[in-house]
Amino acid sequence: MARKYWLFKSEPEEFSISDLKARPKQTEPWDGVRNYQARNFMRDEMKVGDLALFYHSNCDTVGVVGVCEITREAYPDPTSWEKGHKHFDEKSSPENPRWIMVDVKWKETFPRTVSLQELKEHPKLSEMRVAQRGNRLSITPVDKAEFDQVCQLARKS
DNA sequence: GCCAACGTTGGC
DNA sequence: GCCAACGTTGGC
Repeated sequence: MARKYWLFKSEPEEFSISDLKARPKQTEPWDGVRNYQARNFMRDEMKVGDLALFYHSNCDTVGVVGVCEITREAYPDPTSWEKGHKHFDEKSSPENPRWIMVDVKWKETFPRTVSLQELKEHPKLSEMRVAQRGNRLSITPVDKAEFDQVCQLARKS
């Protein structure tokens, strides 16, 4: 089965690609996803070895900043039943977890950010979900061609 | 800080 | 099952 490609959004003030790189083993559980579409992508389609663009939202320079890899497939997100946690959901429990997460490992931080504006203006990238008006999904599938194109743009000086 | 777009909730 | 109200996301 061919590897799949994704885009993961994160607010850098919450969790940035530098934070991921600084983690033990440069790996972190991607917790806090509370959207069914995003959850289902993780649960049904994400496999170890898949690659993802790391996207910074809600910040000065919005755009793709690097690449990470899925290193563990979907398993329950314990923050969902942790009372008082920012992402607590009373309908989730250890016996019946409603929300899940995957582990991601840092792969690369680009020498520059490929900005959202650049994605929107690029003929091969403007169809990406993240470039669509009003898009709010924090995890979206990306075509291999799009993934490769973003990496190429980011690495050229 | 504004506000458009979206997802969820809940009354009916 | 509809849909208005509400809360959140996220670019600007």
